[in-house]
Amino acid sequence: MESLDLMSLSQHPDLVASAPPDAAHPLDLDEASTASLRLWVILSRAHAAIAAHATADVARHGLTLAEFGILEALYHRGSMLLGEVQRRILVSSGGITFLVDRLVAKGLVERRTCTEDRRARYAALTPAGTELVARIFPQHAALLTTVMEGLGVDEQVAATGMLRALGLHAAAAELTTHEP
Amino acid sequence: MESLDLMSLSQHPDLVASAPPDAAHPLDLDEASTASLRLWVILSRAHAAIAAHATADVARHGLTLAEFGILEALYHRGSMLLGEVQRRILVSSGGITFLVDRLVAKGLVERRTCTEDRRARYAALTPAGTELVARIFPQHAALLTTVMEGLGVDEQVAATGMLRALGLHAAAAELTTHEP
DNA sequence: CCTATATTTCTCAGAAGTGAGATATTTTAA
DNA sequence: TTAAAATATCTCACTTCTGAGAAATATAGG
Repeated sequence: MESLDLMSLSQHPDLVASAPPDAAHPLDLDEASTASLRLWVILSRAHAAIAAHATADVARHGLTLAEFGILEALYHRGSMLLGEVQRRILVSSGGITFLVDRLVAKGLVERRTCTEDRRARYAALTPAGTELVARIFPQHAALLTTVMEGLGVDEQVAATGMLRALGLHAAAAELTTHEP
Repeated sequence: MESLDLMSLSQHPDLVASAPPDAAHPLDLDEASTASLRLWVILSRAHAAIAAHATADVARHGLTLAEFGILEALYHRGSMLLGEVQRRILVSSGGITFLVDRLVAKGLVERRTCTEDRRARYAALTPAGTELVARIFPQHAALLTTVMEGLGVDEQVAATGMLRALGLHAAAAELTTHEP
């Protein structure tokens, strides 16, 4: 008498036609897509790991990274129109109002009217804001320099060049993505 | 009669001792810090530009990037414990519960009990979730491949290697930063 | 001059996720 | 065995920010 062959039976096409929903689906992509997806994942993780340090550092002074970005921009470039700051730190229009409101409430920033364009307003550091940035920026720069020591200076410069090309291409494609 | 020299007067040390708070402060850093800060800024901008594309793409299907990350992980690796998913997509403990709740509500994911550890739960794709990922992942991969074309494949591989070293160092330093 | 369009900031409802603590279970060590 | 510590998930109040639309002003074309 022929024994039941359970192994073969369980692999009969009719019985495995629909794979169980929790099975792993192997990733099968061409070389270019594999390199792109891998770069995207590693870039995201590197960004998150570094951002965690930067966030924790500025949080010691009661600031978010976005707030610190505004203070640093105003310190190193002087007072700027809100729209300029917004584009520089990559935040929404509502976001820049909210962030500057908070910095004003903390006494670090003040709004100033713009005489050439009465819709627009400048953001400028108060003396307290200037003093805060002067005090904490060097520490923050030193921390980031340490965090970035996974690469030597030459490699950092090379990586910066590549990421600039990557970012410029991605930003340029920002609008051409949506075909009609 | 000697005229008042307003220019010289306005530059007298006593009068310029405290610079106006909206003046630009030149950035004076050593080579290593300059390279580190520049890399951090360019890395952030590249990440933001690429993330904008990825976010817009998955939003067409009513998903956030974090939700898509969960679906993609479950699709390519099979069902996983919530804690595994959490570490993989870099979200808080509250966040993973919230995200999986939402995917369950959409009928894309289901929770399953873990018999070996009754505290833990698996997340697994439902048939609808499996079908959705099978349908949209190839499009998403193709979009990212296009967005990443600012670098050739060889450069992407080189950049990935550098970012991996950068991310690993930053992640390893995650705990040693806070000295007692 | 007038109208239409664009630009700049602000308002506000709500999306998205955080993080501290609660609960249930497991592991470790006495 | 039992108590203490660790782990996995969940709860919920709260923070941060987004995006659509409003209001004010500016600019361009007839």
